[in-house]
Formats: sequence, C-alpha cells, structure tokens
Amino acid sequence: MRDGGGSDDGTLGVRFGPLTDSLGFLLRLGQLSAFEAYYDEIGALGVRPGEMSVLFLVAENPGVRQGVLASSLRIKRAHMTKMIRAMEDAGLVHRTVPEDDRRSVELWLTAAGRARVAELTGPVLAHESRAQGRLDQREAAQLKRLLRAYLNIPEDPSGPGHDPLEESGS
Amino acid sequence: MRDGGGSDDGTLGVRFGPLTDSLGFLLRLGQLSAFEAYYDEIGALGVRPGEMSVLFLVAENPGVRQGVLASSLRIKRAHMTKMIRAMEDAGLVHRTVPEDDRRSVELWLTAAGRARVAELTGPVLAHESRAQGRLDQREAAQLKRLLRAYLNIPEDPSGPGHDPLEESGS
DNA sequence: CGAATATTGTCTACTTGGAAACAGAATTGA
DNA sequence: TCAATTCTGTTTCCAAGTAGACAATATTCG
Repeated sequence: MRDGGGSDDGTLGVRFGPLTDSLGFLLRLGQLSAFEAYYDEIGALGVRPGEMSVLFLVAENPGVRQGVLASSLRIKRAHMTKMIRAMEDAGLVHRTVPEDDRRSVELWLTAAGRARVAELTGPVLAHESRAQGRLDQREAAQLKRLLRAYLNIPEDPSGPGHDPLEESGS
Repeated sequence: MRDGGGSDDGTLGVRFGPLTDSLGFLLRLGQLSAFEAYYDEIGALGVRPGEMSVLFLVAENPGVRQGVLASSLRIKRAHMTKMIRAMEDAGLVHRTVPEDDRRSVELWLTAAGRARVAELTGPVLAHESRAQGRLDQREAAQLKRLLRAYLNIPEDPSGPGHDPLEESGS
C-alpha cells in the first residue's frame, strides 16, 4: 500500500462525494477505463471499438439494415453513414438496396470483411477473457449479467462458459 | 409489428454475438443509456454530465488542482482547460495559483458555484435514486458496487443514503 | 550554482460524434 | 388517385474531445 487514500488509478485521493453512487458517472468512468485497456492490448490491430462492433454485428446479422444497426449500437444515423462509407471504401462491407424498400440499405461483409473478422476474433476474445481489471471471473460475469439486464440484452445462448477458441484443433 | 422478437430497447432483434459478453461493449452501451436517461430527466437544468461532475468534485474537494481533477475524471488536460475556463466565465469557479508551485492551478467554487451545486443536488440525487432502468434496488446497488471495484473507487463512507434495503445479508 | 529533465497547464490543429435540414421512397387517408 | 405524412439515409454545419507541441515552473544531479 502506498500513501493514504490514493489508489493506483489516477484518483489521487480525490473524494467523489455523491458521484460515488451515481450509476451514470460510474458507467462513464468504466467505459473510459475499458477502452483504455482495449487500446493498450489490441489497439495495435488498427480497429477501433466502434468499427469493431459494426464488423461483428454485420458478421452476426448479414443483411442487417443500416438504421437498425445504428439504433442497436446507439450510434446516430448521420454518424453511421460516415462509418459505413469508410468501411465500404476500405472494402470491408458491401451495401445493397432491397427491392421491397428502396429507401433502406442492407449491409453485408465482403470476403475481406469476413477475413478481418476472422483475424480479429481470436485477439478480441482473448482480450475480453482478461479485460476485467481487479475483478475476478465471478465478479466480472456478474457485472456483465447486470449490465445486460440494465440494457435488456439477452444472454448469449452459446454462453461464456464454453470458450469458442477451443473449437480450433480440438 | 415489423420485427420479430424485438425488445423495447432499440435492439430490433439483432443478435449481438460475441459482443454479448464484451465488458467494454456493455459499458459503452450502458453509459449511453444512462446519459440518455440523464438528459431526459434533468437535462432541462442546463448542466451536462461533464460539468456536473466537475462541479460536484470541486465542491467536495475545494482547492483541488486542475490536473488532479482531470486525471480523476479521465478528462484530458487540454479539454479540462476549456471546461474550467467556460465555468470560470460563467462565474461558477475561481482559479488560484498556489505559492508553492506556480505551475499549477487550484480550483474553488464561487458563491454562485455553491448555489448552483445546492440547487442541483436535490434533482440529481432524485434522478440517481430512480435511474436504474429495469434493475431493482438490490441489483442496482450491486452493479454500482462492482463498478466501483472495477474502477478502484472506494465506497462512499456516508453510504447511499437511508436505504431500507441496505445490509440485507445473505 | 547551472544544465538537463520532468511536470503543469495552454494553444493549435485534428478527429469523433451529433443536430437539424434535406431528398427520395413508402405509407396513409380523403 | 394523389396530396399529406412518415420513414430512411445523407448532407452540412457545429460541439465535444484528443494529440502533440509549447511556455513556464520545479526538480534532479553533475
């Protein structure tokens, strides 16, 4: 233990007062902390969190409409337009206008996009399996469960218990 | 009904795949969700989350140095400079250069700043006491506890208030 | 002491994300 | 049918936040 009150976290003995019990405040700090860890560990892969989530969601939901993707990720549609265009220019996603509603746009991964997802999956899952800071496995699982409940996101049917990495090579 | 299995949350039947178990992803969505609720409920008070946290932290730590405030809130110092200047121009904060280190700046609330904090405290605490979405009191308290552990933020010694559910041991 | 180094806040330029207006397509209602 | 309205993505402009260089002050060490 070092000097009194100060944690090793940048909170240099500051008292947080009522913010200590503010869910929004804690979520904001938690997100910043998690993204910092993300950049430290897999930032070198050159894919930022937003792009990562778009890639994984399109991979999981081929043909998803752009606006549905935006509202699912809580990204504004104006911003989603820019992100998708950049990813299209990078050759990762393909855009399609369906015949039954020519206002909308459906999104698909290109072969390059699928390859990118394939090469990202391992490092990302590895990162997630240890991106838990001071929490042990049980606490981290509980935290994620509570966040999913808060967000009304269903539990992953495949479950975190079985590590998809084990699929390769038995 | 257009979508099948859509929740009332904007997640229109989209499968989140591996992101379902990503702490960073869940924290990001949680933060956006919490800030949305914040704006819906007390955005009309004209104080945004960042300013709010600065006001409360300076109120709780009179004379705190600007850089300490920045690193505690995970706000970059360049940005903190702008925020503090705006709050100084608004007459809420007073800046002082201490004799023992003339590089640094100490922050204090003005009388107007203290008045602002006083008038914000009630609405903010009221908001926090019900800003829990679908979580019940016990789940929300547990979520906050886990987030504080993740962030290495000490529990509030004064406690979350006169909560009848507290210390219900298991 | 005095030169090299580190720290603190600030400045400029840039990136990220959002608000509001818009255009084209679909839907509604007379 | 066809005018009014709504929906979807886009454009433009602006605010929020970051990166990196900088000036002033402190600290370290010869």
